[in-house]
Order: sequence, then C-alpha cells, then structure tokens
Amino acid sequence: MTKPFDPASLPPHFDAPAAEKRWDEAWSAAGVYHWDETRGRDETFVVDTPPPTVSGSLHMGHVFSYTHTDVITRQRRMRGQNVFYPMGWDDNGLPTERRVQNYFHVKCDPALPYEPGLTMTQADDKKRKEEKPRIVSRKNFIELCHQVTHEDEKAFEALFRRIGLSVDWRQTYATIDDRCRHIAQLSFLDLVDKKQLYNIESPTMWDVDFQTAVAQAEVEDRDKPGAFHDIEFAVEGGGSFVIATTRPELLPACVAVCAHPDDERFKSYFGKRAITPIFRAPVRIFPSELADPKKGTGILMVCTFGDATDVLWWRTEKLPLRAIIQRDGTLRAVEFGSEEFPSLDAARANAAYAQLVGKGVTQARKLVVELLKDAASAATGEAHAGGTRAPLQADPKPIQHPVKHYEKGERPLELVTTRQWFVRLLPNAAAGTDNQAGLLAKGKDVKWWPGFMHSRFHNWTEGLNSDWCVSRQRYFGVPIPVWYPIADNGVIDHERPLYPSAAQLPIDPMSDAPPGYAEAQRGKPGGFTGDPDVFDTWFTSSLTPQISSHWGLDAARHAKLFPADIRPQSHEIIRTWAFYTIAKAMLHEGKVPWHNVVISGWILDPDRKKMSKSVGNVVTPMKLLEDYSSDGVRYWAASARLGTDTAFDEKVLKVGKRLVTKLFNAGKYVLAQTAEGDVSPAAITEEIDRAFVHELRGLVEKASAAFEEFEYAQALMLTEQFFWSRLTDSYLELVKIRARGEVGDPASRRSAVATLRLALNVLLRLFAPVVPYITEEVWSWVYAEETKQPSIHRAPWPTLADLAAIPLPSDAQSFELACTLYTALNKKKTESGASVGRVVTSTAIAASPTLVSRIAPALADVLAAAKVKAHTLASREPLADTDGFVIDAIEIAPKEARADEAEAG
RNA sequence: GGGCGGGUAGCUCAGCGGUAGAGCGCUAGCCUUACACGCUGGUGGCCGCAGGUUCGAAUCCUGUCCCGCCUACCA
Repeated sequence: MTKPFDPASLPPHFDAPAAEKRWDEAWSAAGVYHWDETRGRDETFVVDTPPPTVSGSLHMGHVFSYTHTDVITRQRRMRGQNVFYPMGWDDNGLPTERRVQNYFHVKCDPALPYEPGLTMTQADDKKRKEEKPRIVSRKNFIELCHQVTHEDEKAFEALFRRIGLSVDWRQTYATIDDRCRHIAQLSFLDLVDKKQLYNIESPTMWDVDFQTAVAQAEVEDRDKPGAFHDIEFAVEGGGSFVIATTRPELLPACVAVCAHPDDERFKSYFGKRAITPIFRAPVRIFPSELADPKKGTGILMVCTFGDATDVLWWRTEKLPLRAIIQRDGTLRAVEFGSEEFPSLDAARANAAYAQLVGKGVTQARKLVVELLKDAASAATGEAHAGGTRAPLQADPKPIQHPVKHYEKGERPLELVTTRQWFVRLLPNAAAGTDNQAGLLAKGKDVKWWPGFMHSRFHNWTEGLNSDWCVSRQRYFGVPIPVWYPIADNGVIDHERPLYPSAAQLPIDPMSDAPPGYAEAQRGKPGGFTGDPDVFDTWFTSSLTPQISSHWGLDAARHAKLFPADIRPQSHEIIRTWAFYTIAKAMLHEGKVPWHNVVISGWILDPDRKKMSKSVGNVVTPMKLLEDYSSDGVRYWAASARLGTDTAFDEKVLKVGKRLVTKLFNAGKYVLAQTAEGDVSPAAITEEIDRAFVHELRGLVEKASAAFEEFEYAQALMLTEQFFWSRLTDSYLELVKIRARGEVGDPASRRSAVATLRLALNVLLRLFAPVVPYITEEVWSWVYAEETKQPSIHRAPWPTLADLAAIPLPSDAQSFELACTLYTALNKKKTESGASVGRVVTSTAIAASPTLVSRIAPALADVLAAAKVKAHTLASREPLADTDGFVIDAIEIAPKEARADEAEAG
C-alpha cells in the first residue's frame, strides 16, 4: 500500500526547534525508549551512563560524548535489542557542597541533630555579607542539597532531551538518593564481610584547606618553585655533615638521618646519632638503598612526615613519630625535652619552637631559615665544625620540583596521621589478597574502544602505590555506616566497629543509633559514637552499574542488567571512574562491571586546549542548538571517532545543518514521485535501478560492519556520501524524467519510483541514530504508516534481507557508467559556459566498443537527464574502457524563456 | 624518566600495503519546476624527517624531530 503524500502540505522549510519539541513529546508519550523488563538478558543492551555532575553547567564536551553513546544505543535499539539506557545525576561531593553552602548561606555540622521540617530559601548577597551562616545538621544539609540539585537536574534533563538522548527517563538516580546511599553502604558492608576494608590510623595524604583525606587517584603533581637548603648537622661524639632539604620547617619533626650504605662519605656515621640544629635532637643515622648519593648532598633528614619515603622508613626502621603539622596545616604545640621530642637543650629548642607554633608551613619555613642563619642555632655548643657556625651553609638554591596537590585544592598536600578507612588494592600477604593482579586481569577481560585506551588503565593499575582511602572528612556524601563503642573509661574503640544490618540501610550513624543501643547512649561512656565521615564520592560512583541494576534490592533485575554492555566515558577518568568501577565489580562479585568501555575524546578549542570550565574556553550548547539544530549538533559529534580529541569547529556544524535540510528536501521530492500501481520493491525491474540498489547493498553492509566496531563516524561518513553523491546528485537526477513518466513505459516509471522510495527508506534508517529528528519527521510522512512502525527509532536497522527481493543487475557497473556519461556531458556543458539545465540540441559521444554496449540500458535516462535531443554514439577502437566517454561535440540550444516568464512577458 | 596517541590539501579530518581522499575554503560558472542551507566544473598535498622491508609504503619495521595526553619524580 502506498500512502498518499501531498508535498504541498509541508512547510517550505524544516522548522527544527518545533520538530524537536514535538518529537520529544511524542517519543515520551509512546514510550519509544522504554526498557522492557520482561525481556531476557541476552536480548538486552545495557548502558552504564555517566552521571554528570549537576552542580555545573553542560558544555559541548558533554554534548559530544553523550551523543556518541546515544548514537550507539539507537542503532542497537533498531537492531531489535531491548535497550536499557538510564540517566544518573552526580550530586554527591564537594562541588555541590560548596554550591549549597553559598546558595542558602549555611554550614553543616554533622554533630548536630536533625531538625525535621527545616526549610530554607536562597540567600541574597546582603544576608551572605551580614549574617553568619546558619548551622544545620548533616541530614538537613543533604535535604538542601537535594533541593538545589533537583533544579539543576531539571535543566540537565531538558538539554539532554533537546539533543535527543534516547534515555529511558523512568530509570534515573541521583548519587545521594536513598537507593544510592543504600547500595553504597551495602557495598561497604559487603567489603567488610569480605575483609577487603580496614580502618587504621596512619599517615595519609591530607588537604589542609578542605581538611580531608584524599586518595591516590585524586592527587596530581604540579611543578612548583622550591629551594634546596643545605643544613649542617653534628655527629654525636664529633664530626658533622650537611643535609639538603626543601622543607626546613620540618626540622623539628626530624627523626633520623639516612644515606646510601655504600657512600664512603657517611659510612663511618652509621649507627651513631646525629644532632639536629636549633632543636638539638639526637637522631639515628642509618643506611638505606633508597638514598641516592647523587641527590642533594647524598645524606638526608627523615621527618614525620615529609614524603612517602619518610613514611616507608618510619615503618621499616621503626622510627619514632614526631608529627607537627596539624589538620589545618599549622604547626601544633609540642614540648621539647619530653619523651616524644627529645632534645639535648630543651630550653633553647622550646624557645625556638615557640615562634613556630600555630604558623602555617610557609611562615614556619621562613622562620626556621632565619634561625638557621644564626650560629647560635648550631647543633652543639661544642667547639667543632658543627658547633661554631650557622647551620645554613649558603643561600637556598631555587629549584622547580613536582609537588603533590589535591586535584581540587590549592595548597600542597601534607601527610597527616589520621584514622581512615581503606579498601585493599595492593597485594597484601597478611590478608592473603592481591587485588592489583586481579584488577590487571579484569582490565584485560574488558574490551576497550579504541583498544589502546587499555594501556591507560594498565599503566595506572601497575603504578598503584597505596590502598584506596575511601573516607572523607566532609558532610555532603554518603555516610560511612559505622559506629564505635565507647568503653566505660570513655575511650573510643575503633577496633570493634558496630555495623548496621543490610535491612536498615540507608542509615546515618550521626542520627541513627546502632543495633542494641539507644540514641541516649550517644557519646557516653559505655555507649557509642557515630563515624562522622562520608565516603569518597567515587565509592558511590563506582557502583553505577549496580545502582542501575538495583544490586542487593532486586536480584532478578540485577541478573538482567549486570554486568552492563557498555560504559561510555572520557579518558581522563580511566584511573578513577573506570578503575574503581572495575575494582568494585571484582571485589563484590568477581565480575567485570561491563563488557565494553567506549572512550570519547575531548573537545579542544581552536588552540588545541581541552575545553573545560576552569580554563574558561567552553562553548555553551544552547545557542548552537538553536543555530544548527539538535541534529546538526549531533552530526558534528557523531563525525568524531571514539578516543580522538577533536578541535571544535563550527564548519562541521554547518555541514550537519545542511544535511538536515537536504534530507528534508530530498525526502519531500522522493515521496512526491508517484506511479500507477505497485511501487513496492517488487516493481524494481530496470537495470540501472537494480545496479543502484546493488550499490546500496554495499553501503548497508559497510555501515552495519562499522557499527559493530562502534565506528559510528565511519558509518555516518559512508551513509552521507552515498546519500549526497549517489542518491541526490546522481541517481535522482538520472531518473527524474523517467519518474515523471516523460520517458519510458509505465513499468519503468514504477521501477524508478519504487527504487527512490526504497533507497530513501533505507537511508533514513541508516541516518536515524545520528539525526533522530529529521529522520523521524520524514519517516512520519509515509513510511510510518506503510511499515506499521510509528517511530523510525523502533524500525529495524537495514539489512541485506531488506534488499533480497530485488534481482541483481546484469552489470554491477551500469549505474556507475550512467554517472560517468552524465558527468561527461555536464562537464562539456559547463566548459561551454552553459548551465546543466540547458537543452542539448545535439551531441557526438564516443567510447570503447564495450562501453558503448554496456551503456545501452542506461542511455535513455542519461540523455533525458542531460536534456539531449539528438545524439550519436560511436564505438572508437583506440579508446579504452578507462577513458570513459568522450564528448566530441555538443550544441546547446538558446536559453528558453520559462513558461511563467513568457506569460508574464 | 616510562607509556600511549597524533603529525596527510589553507582549515577540520578520513584513509593505514596496490595509481593521494572528503567537507569547508578558494575559484569559474549556473535560479536546472526538491533544495542557492542548492547545482556543475576547477584549484590545491614529494602523506613530519631519515633509513630499511617489499615488485610496490601515508599505510609495515627502525631511528629521529615536533605536538598532545597518561604516568613517575617533594632529600
């Protein structure tokens, strides 16, 4: 059945914004993108969508990578797979915390009890300036976070809908919502059960501004100016040496001195004690292979703690602990002459240290350097080299060196001793685990697209140097579900934590009481105290596959959705999001979380810098969506291969917009062609039509194969080339006249119309994953009813079976030959200064004998398209097939007056 | 320092063992009853550099130089 179609009923131009709104509503109403929970796992395609951070705005980088996912997903849906495509919002963590504090002018104190029914409104500048922030409980704070993020989520959803993401909007989550908190806390309990989690008081990388522990994955090196300070120490019993340090302020925390065991300069000192300048603390001098004789002066001071090696030596050499840097980055008060801080001259040491107490690192460094310039600060008062001159040997020598920073922080990280929870990652003989090896293996079980991205994961995993610190001293996050008993003497017993049962989750240990205790016992001897910390946001984010599958809540659903099929993400978070997600899936169930990771590249600005908010070079999507339409923007995104960084280029958006217009016009034209009788594929009888369909077969095969490898960009390029140059520029032009019935018989007219309709039908479906709006629009004119597929996005992806009914052409090149001759005629016309629309009164064509015979079936179409009234076609022996057609002569008719012009004239 | 990716037409990018490609740009012409967001032509590159393998190399190997990213490096 052919549906009647009146092209005059269409607007002259495609109104993209209106269509976008209309189709989004229609798709929602029809549930086109709904996951069918009744279908089995083997028919289902599960996406583990990246939950964007909602306390920010979306930029073209987001549109770019989310479109990649959507294109892949739409093609799978058309292939008949039951697509599960959820959306999450990452509202958990510092960015939201800061935003909410500012928005309402509040501060969180987790020790406060919950105030039911507390409501707040947005604060104004006056309030922020003049009033102190309102202090609220953590539970209230989380409620406020929900309030703000809810608004952000609505804006994000609107944009994601606008760009046509085929998300099942019933499947959404926010990383702080009840279900996510439940699953994150369940993850914790499960890891405790599996002995993969432990808490310990130890030196941990610490951000002194945010006052929280951070994990290895959140640390980045920044090149900062520093300086070597050469400082003379004395050796007990005589002698001295000079150490080099960039951190003289840690001198009071010095616990030992160390040099390479083979270093002749210091060999005789091993086993003796050194005496520090200023504080005159006696410290061990020990040998270690880790000391590099070529670095600095070859001998160094060990402090608790200056760097990771200090921690190592502290452990292996069982050195004393003399911590001086506090959580806020200032130096704490200590008493020299005590057991903890020995000194041969406690009075002098305490007098010096008194100046440092409460100072920050930078200030303390300046003060210590001043003290070191004073001869009176020398390590001993005795008359030997170490006791008669200033300890600082020369002016500090400036250097540039890498300094570890929290990725979101300003000041260098410090190693501060605190109690934290860790997930085991490193091999641990005592625990009998080697998760690092397991992770390396799981990284190979996952397919990485493009494949080289696996090495990012592998390198990172091989370079692990610490277990995963998962506790954070923040407020807006998932609470660590733990309480600690308080002994009768008031001491908190961290060794015997109290855990909730899974049935109680989610809980907040700061407002809920542990099993077997009453709330009144909180903070009392014999009672309990709640752990005030929250999880690293990655602890929750690493569970997105399980959050979607309702792990621990719905076993049947989990079985249908876990592991997922694809994880789309960008490459800079391989070490965090991909890594931790693989870790969690492995530790919980021994599985991979997904079978494929598809990595999008970055959008770079014209200077090839990464587009990011902090750099301030972001392009916001809304204007571009309005100017180029959603399909146009999607075209731009889908033109970039996976894993490839791409410079933002508005030219490509223009091309996308043009394609949309072309599809609209070509669709309108093709569907306006009519013929008497059957115009189904069975009517395709002409040689040239069959040859054209045969080329279409090649396209379907290649585009489908490309999608198998997630090479949507390749599929798009091939489809676009075929559509534009094969269909609209060539085939359409060649058969126009026949389709109008001006040449040939009714059967040949039917054949042309049937071919046009079939080709458009197939091409629309090949384009549908990339440009969902225009393809749906054109599909709706005729095909929706004809095929009983109301939405093209549920229509089957084209296969060779669609074209199987059409016999092969007798010569696969028939169509190509027709194009060759048509082009030759056009070229001759153009060279003669005439437009291709002009009538050719006569022309003389020559070609090889084989070409002359092979062109026969297409000749009528070509001559009609080129408007040739009379021609000769000569076989010419010397010409080869590769010479094509030679136009010996052409005579062009005078320009005709158009009928309407003639009338007007 | 280690690893990965890239260096192809003025620009943005395909191609990755068989005679250099696309779009944009530039240029000469065209209102050709779907489309001027269009059509027909043309212009333009010793495929970073140097070796090697091969009948044949942008395409494989080795070295080298640029660019980017990941990672390491607080004495």
